[in-house]
Amino acid sequence: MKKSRNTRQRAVILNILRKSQSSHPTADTIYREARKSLPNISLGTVYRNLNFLREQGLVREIRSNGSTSSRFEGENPPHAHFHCTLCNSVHDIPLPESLQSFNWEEQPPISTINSLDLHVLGACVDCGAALV
Amino acid sequence: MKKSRNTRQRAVILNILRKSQSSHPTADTIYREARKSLPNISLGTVYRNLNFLREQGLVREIRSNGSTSSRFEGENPPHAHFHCTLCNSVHDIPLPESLQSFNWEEQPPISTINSLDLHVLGACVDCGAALV
DNA sequence: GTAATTGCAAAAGATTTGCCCCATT
DNA sequence: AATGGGGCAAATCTTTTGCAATTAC
Repeated sequence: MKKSRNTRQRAVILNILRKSQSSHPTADTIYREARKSLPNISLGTVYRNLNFLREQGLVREIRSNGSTSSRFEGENPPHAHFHCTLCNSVHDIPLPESLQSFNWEEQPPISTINSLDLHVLGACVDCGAALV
Repeated sequence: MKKSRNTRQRAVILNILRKSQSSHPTADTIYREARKSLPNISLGTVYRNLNFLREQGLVREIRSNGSTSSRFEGENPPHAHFHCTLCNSVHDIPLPESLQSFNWEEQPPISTINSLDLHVLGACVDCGAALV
């Protein structure tokens, strides 16, 4: 494990993500939130820390059709993401059990797998109702 | 359906994607390929047409952890994507049947779904072998 | 004291857009 | 002839990076 320091900036960012139950904030949203307690924090620092925390496995990056910029979340049990393409919200949904027990390694050309990202795009109940 | 013209540029781009069985090119790769037959085509035109073709449902955009820029593919049967994080290649793999028959609509807060994007990240057989 | 980390600003990379001209219909 | 679409370049947006100053250890 490479040497690292426990800075206030890093702690604040991790904390924001730990509290963000399912808001899946972008780097910029995290930046604006962090500024409330650290008015001088820079966007570059936010990005650097997000990358650091991702490498440590403490936060997860979510890049997908459905939004232009990356979103982030604190590490929590495996789950999938549902993106409402009408209101641009992102929700955690259970990862179907069948996917976790699936034998990926026998699927050519896969050798080993690190992660599964499942994104479901559609309309959420609120937006679906509003369409009627 | 909104009015549109059948330009040489648009045809070339669609053709590149139809032929690209599983190379999943980026906009820039498509641009360089298109220049072989249309030396004056611009990158802006490539992007405009990719967006147009995507809206028409003729091509699919692939945005995911695993690559910084969007990749594209011609429309073909539902499948998932496997990204080798070592050589940055992307391969089509079958979409597990269990996902297609899954009853998403009863999973709150989903109302209706449009698409499923499944990305499996890991090492491909070639890279896995090279690690030994 | 040393080196990791910050803030700032500039740079880089990806994608979009305004404008004027050209080509498809 | 009408106007959708193209080329070019500038603009925008997201993310990264170089550097000098700061701070955790």
